[in-house]
Formats: sequence, C-alpha cells, structure tokens
Amino acid sequence: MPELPEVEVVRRGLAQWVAGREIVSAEVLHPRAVRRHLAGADDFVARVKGRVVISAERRGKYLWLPLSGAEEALLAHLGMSGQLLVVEPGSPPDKHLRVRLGFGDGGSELRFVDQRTFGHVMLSPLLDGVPSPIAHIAPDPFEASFDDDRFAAALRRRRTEVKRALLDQSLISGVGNIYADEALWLARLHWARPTQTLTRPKIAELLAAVREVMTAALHQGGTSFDSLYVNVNGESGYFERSLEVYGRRDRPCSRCGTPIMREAFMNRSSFSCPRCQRRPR
DNA sequence: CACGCAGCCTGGGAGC
DNA sequence: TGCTCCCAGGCTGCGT
Repeated sequence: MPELPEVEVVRRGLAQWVAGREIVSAEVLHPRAVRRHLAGADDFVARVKGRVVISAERRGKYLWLPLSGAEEALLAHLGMSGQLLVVEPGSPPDKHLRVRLGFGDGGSELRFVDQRTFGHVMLSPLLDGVPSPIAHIAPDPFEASFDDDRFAAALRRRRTEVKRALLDQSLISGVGNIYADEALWLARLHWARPTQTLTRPKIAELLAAVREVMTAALHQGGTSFDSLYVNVNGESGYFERSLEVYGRRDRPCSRCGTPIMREAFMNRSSFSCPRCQRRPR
C-alpha cells in the first residue's frame, strides 16, 4: 500500500532508470488505467510517443515525469496496488499489466502493473511545475513549501477528528492509513481526538512524528505487506517489521505492553494502544 | 463551504 | 471441494 515513502522509493528508481530516455512506444492494456486521461487511451499513446523524460517528481503519493516539449507530464498514482516496474523488454507479461512504455535506446521498458486498478496514469499540463489535476493537494511534509504554522492553524479550524484530518490530502499530502496510525501512536494521540482541542505544541509533536515514521520507512525502502508493493526494480520493502501498531491487534505495545486494539474507522481499520492513546471523553 | 460517506476494484482468506 | 462473504484503502463525486 504505497504511501509517501514507498512512492519516493519509486520516484528515485524512475529518476535513475528512466530520466533522459525517449519514449517511442506505448500500449494501454486496460482502459481503466487511463480513465483520468479524458481524451482516451489512443490520445494518451499518441501524445506520449517521441517525448523525452526529463526527470521524476513527487508530491505526496502522486508522482510525475515531466516530458520534453510542451509543459506536460506523465502523471501517475499507484492507488493501493500499483507498481511501476523497469524490466527488460520481452520479459514475461505480468498478470495485471495495464500500461507499457518502450524507449528509443531499446533498453529496459517501463510497466504500470496494478491488480486492484485504483491507480491510474495520465498526461497532464504542468502549472508552475505541478500537474493541474493535483493543484488542490497540499504540499507534503518534506517539501520546502510545507508551512508548519499554516498546517497547525488549518488543523485547529477544522471540526473533525485528527486522523480524518491527517488523511485529508488538501491539508497535508502523503499520509495514508498506515503512517497515520504509526504517527498517532508515536505522538500518543487517539485517532478520534477533535482537531480543535489540539494545542500548537501537540500539533508540532504530531508533525514531527509523521516525519519520523516516514523517514524511518524511507531508510528501509518502504513498507510492504503482501508483496503487492514493490519498488521500481521489483524489490519489496521491509519496513513492516518496524511497525508499532498497524496490523498488530492483540500484540503488546512496545512502550507499555498493553495489547494493541483494532477499531473500525471510515470503513477501514485503526490500530492504537488503549493506554498510550487515551480516547477523548 | 465544510464535512462525511458510498462506490470503485480484485484476490486472498475465513466460514460454511 | 466450492460457494459466499469480508477485507484491504486512496480518491472522486455527491449528499447533507
């Protein structure tokens, strides 16, 4: 389940293996993979050919490849199960291969593989260096343009629960269910804590926790649970060994030994320590 | 405008 | 063995 650290691992792989190369062929094997490219699959294929990949960029969980020519980029979101794989041409097709790009040097090809098809790729204009479809997404906490004070003020204005706010990509991008739970545990906050009751120091602590868990994950190459997520070379990350609460129901909290509990939240799961993270009254 | 939630999608696993 | 149901969850679109 790719969140910011996993997407960053993929971005680095793309920067290393794909930047500077000219796309000469493209094939869309499943229309849903390009559903956000409103002009259709044929248009996507026609317009991507002949373009040189300039670099690999990322904001939150989105990543994009600026292309030569017009101010345009190949934008990708991995969804839950998407992978961008750099493989030798002619390698056996993956079961869930959705899009394939070939390069003029005849070397490795880029494949978008996605079992659950929540991910997508598209071509989009760049506005001030950012793809237009993600203009409404807030910077992620590792960008220079992320403003801690502004985030704190926006959070306190909200009338919602702190975990909902963490998952709201218009407030802070890149945080998904796994790292939200991990950061809340580290900051000793219950997921249902009303945002308007958070003090500025507590918000600073929460932001530090978000950055800490993501930095740790990045150092280990991302998180992987069911091998659906792999980096650009097809190698799984190993961060799941370091998770403190996510997926650890009934196992002891490493701080106090209390069994971790799982609660239903937003049609998914929240994991927390009932002692370290006291539910608000 | 702010907030919350259904729906999208597939395969693995549990239960019968 | 084979069927049904549940679960994973980021994001969009829509209702309140």
